[in-house]
Amino acid sequence: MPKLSENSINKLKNNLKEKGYKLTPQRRAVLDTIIENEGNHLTAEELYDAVKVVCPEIGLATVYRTVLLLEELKVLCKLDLSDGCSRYELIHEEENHQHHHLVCTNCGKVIEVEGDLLETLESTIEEKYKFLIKNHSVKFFGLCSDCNKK
Amino acid sequence: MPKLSENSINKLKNNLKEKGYKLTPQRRAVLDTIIENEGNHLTAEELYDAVKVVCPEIGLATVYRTVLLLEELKVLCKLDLSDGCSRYELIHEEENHQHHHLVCTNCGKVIEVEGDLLETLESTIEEKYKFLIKNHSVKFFGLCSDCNKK
DNA sequence: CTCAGTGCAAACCGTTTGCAAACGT
DNA sequence: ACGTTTGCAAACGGTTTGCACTGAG
Repeated sequence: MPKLSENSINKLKNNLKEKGYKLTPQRRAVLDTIIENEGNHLTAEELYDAVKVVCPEIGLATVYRTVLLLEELKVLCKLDLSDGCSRYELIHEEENHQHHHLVCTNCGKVIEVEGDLLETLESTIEEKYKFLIKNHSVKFFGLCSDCNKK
Repeated sequence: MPKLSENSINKLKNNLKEKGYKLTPQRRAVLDTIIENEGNHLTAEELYDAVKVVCPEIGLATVYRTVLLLEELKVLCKLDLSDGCSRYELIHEEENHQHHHLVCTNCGKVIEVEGDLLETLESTIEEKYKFLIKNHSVKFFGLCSDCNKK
């Protein structure tokens, strides 16, 4: 945890400095909390509650503003799981596109699918529709292994 | 146009009757408008404006309620193009899943991709994650052929 | 005649914004 | 000191809901 977090904080610091932004305790706290909760797909509200533990004076608006900033800096990306609120997850520099998500419609579990496995489909589409694909959003809805057993 | 619309209206009538619902002029008008605008991906607000031409007393709330009902009846499905509002499109009975959409991030054009071409990926996922896929939401963001030329 | 359906306005809820005060550099 | 960033509260925009009235079956 400390290694990953330190790396990210340093990268963030440089990113911010480059654009004339400041590294405030609030921004640090938001990033730390997201790192600690990797894989949890926190909403802004959940993130706010978690950040408040460490930084009680923070306002919800600051969380929204920070998350927006981190999105611009390509540190985070917004995730829509079709439940009416946005969630945020870390971007891993190895991945060129967003990965896919499996959403269990019974228990709500969200499983991440590594790799994107869409190269073939994407090149078919680029060819056929002359459409240059920059990113995608791919979600599968259904039953996870636990819910399917019963 | 009349053939398709009449078929749909009759089907709807039966669907409604089965569940004890009524076929009101408002519901007729909403369905008619959606049929007339196939491929246009209307938002609730746009649908409301279009329906008002034919049925001026209708309220926006009724449009929302109707669209919800038609979704339950599997006549429509809700579409999220990541622009902050829901859109609605007719379900064609031939298709087992929702088709895909290409969204141009420059001009906003939305292109529909026929066929789903995801069978391979889906069976890989079902195998690997023991996840039973019921539906998917697949969007590609990028530049359409017009915007890519310039 | 009855109860489902309607129109209206108010409530909702996640998110954004305006502003004066506070703080990082 | 300067200008960015913050917290607060109010505004926003799409959607939902409560209620008395209306109209389809």
